[in-house]
Amino acid sequence: MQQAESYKSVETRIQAAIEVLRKRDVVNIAATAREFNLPEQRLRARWNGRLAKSDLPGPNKRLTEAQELAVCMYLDRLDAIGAQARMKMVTSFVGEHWTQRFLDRHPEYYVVKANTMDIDRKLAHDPPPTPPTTPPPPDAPEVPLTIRSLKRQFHSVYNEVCHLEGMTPSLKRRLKTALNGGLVQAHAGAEAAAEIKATQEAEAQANQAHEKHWSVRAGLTNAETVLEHRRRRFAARLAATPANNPAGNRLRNAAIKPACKDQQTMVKSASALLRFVSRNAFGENEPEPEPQPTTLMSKLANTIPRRPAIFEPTRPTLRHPTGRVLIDEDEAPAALVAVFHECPTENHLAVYSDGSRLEDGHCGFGAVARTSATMQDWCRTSGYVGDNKEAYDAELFGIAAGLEMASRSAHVRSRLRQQTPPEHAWHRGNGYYRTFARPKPICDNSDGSPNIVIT
DNA sequence: ACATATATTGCCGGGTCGAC
DNA sequence: GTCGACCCGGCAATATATGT
Repeated sequence: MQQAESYKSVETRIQAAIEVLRKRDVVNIAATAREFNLPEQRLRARWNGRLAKSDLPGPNKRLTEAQELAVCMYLDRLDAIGAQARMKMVTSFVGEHWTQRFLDRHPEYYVVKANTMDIDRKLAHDPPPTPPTTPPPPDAPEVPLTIRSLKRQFHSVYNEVCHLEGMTPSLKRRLKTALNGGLVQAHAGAEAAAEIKATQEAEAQANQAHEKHWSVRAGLTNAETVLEHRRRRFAARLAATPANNPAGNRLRNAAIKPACKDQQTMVKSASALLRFVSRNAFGENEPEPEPQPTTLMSKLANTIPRRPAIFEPTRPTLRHPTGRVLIDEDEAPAALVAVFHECPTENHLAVYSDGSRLEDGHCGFGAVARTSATMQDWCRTSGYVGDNKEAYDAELFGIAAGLEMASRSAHVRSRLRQQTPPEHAWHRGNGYYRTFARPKPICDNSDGSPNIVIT
């Protein structure tokens, strides 16, 4: 019984036959197939460019060729700016085993072990929980709270012990030395405790003043913060004002007035109040800032749970953007957009943003946008969002600030006017937002609406 | 490691065209 | 008319990627 020839050996003869055909002036495939004992149709198909099974790219690929190219370009770009992609970034989007198989297909990419994160930086992101205060055990001896009571008890003990039978002068001296030493130590400890308490109080006062200063300089995005400042000031001034003082009566009348009807009014009135305080109470003489509208930033601040935000614009110094936002006005596939974004056209708006939490606990962000695709014309913004936010929030603030900044650019508005206005485009667009820490799809793009790729 | 999905190859039968 | 080269449609086999 004749055994079926292996696919590999036939493939070897096909390669040899094709080599022979290439060298001949007159191509006769049927004759060559007979010569090499090959199926004529198969040799003809291979001669016309059909791939062998072993050379197939694979029929069931998760990403298209363009999408996989976009991944490669993204990795190259990260490498070019000195950043590193993490396995989890890719697996969360594509699949558990896809990344490893991607690395097998592309030996130019490989995994290296990252350096250990500095402990201070880690703690800045994840502050350790406050250790629970353990109450003293119920059978613990009662400790005298003051130096005076301690001294009294020492004298009482010494007098009682001195009258005991068999007490020697030597033992009396040693006992007195021990008791006096204990008193000295207790006194020193009490002084140190008082000093620590005074220092903590001074720091708390300084922080409170710093927080006020931020609010005054920044303009405000959240009414709750302003109202809290306002309540504190009213309470302090009312307490310091005599009951029959006309100014005190005016303050009391103001305090019992109903609250502002809507948040925008509250922001305006509170901002006006703080400007007044800035000029009169703190002796500052700053020019009046532009009235702060209810912006995307303030809306964003209100959507993020936890304490209210304090937003302080800063002078941006970012030169090399580390993230990007792409708004595609065309109804192109996301894959094409992802490949395309490296060179946005006049119909695209690219916003590069980044947010981070600093070691001192404060969160900040930066964003730049190219107002013209053809000219090197950039606008930029940055700011702090207070110490009550996470790095993730700062990323979002960076994106929002970048989009808002771009929407105010006359150049951007004019060149995108024929398309969808940007403030509408990014509200109805689809997108993914990334950070190194938390890549997450925020909606699918099955309805064919424009894409926002935020990476 | 195994099961599944799927695009492509490999093969077969049949048809067309040109040279002899 | 015969023969060889080439082409086409349909079906089974298969290699690869992916999911479990």
